[in-house]
Amino acid sequence: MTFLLPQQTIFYQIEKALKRYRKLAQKTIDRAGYGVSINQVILLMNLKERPSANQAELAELIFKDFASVTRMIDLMVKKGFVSRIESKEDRRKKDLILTDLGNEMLENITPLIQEYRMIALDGFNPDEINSAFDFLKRITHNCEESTIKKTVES
Amino acid sequence: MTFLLPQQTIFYQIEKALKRYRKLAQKTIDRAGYGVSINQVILLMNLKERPSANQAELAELIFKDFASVTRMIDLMVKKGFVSRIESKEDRRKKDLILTDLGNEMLENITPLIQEYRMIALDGFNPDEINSAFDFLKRITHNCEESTIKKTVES
DNA sequence: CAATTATAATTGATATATCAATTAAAATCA
DNA sequence: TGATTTTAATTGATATATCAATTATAATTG
Repeated sequence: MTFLLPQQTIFYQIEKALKRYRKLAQKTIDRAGYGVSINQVILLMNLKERPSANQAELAELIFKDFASVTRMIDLMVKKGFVSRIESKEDRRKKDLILTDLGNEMLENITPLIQEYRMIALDGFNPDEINSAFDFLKRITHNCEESTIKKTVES
Repeated sequence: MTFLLPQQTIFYQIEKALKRYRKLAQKTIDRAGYGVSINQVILLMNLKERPSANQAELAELIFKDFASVTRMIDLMVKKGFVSRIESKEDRRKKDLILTDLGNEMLENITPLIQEYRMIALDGFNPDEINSAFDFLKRITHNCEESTIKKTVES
């Protein structure tokens, strides 16, 4: 069996697509002038949808590490998009509250997100996107530890 | 038009698949005990294929930033996998030489890379992989700046 | 040839990712 | 109830990503 150089594999192509997409996304939202990262915006969009979510839940929603979420929120608190208040029911938890500035920022950036998503998916039909979803979900599943044990044992 | 939360989009699924894959990859090569990252190994594999490549060429090959490559090489020099020598023809350039330890490490890690690639792609046939390649290349292309201008103008 | 421009690599600053360790509070349970 | 375990969040350490600025050298060109 021949060994493929990493950049000949599908994984490399996945990485490449994602990097280009992220760059486009960041460049597009930079136009709004709030000085936020895509990841920060995504975090706040999720918070807006689920105002009662704590940091652990948010981390799971956006598929990021707890530590990363803590630091992303630190930055957004400094920038005034969100405030972090000790929860009354459980003093280990923090309630996260979108500020007016945070809401305004989301309102202004949402159409820009629509814009770059449409650019990235230009020319694709729903079937193609669904197939890609399926493909990626299968890879995700294959890479899970529980799956691997079964594969190896069988 | 309804606005999808980020995690309902294909881009999020791409990110998720990639993260899981990276975690599997890192965990697998950790077994070899060299204390290297996947990215470092990938860089050295490319160097082995193209021994005369300078850092800029390597950066392009592995689709990373110059600055990242400089720092990755710093680390690998410290670990003794590669040595960095000023080029005789052009003193701005650095020649990168794989050490014996670097070669040994690659030899030992290559089968592990085969292993996790096979796990990640378990159950896929070549057609499916080709379709995915095609899909990802089209996204990559759509997100390029040159493409975007044309899309917007048309 | 001297001045300007381009190139290769490094460095700085900042954001994010990941893992481990820590802290504080809540929940469990013996 | 007091000791132990679990949970939520933070913090530390290190790797990587990205952009801008810098340094040293080479190439160009007026």
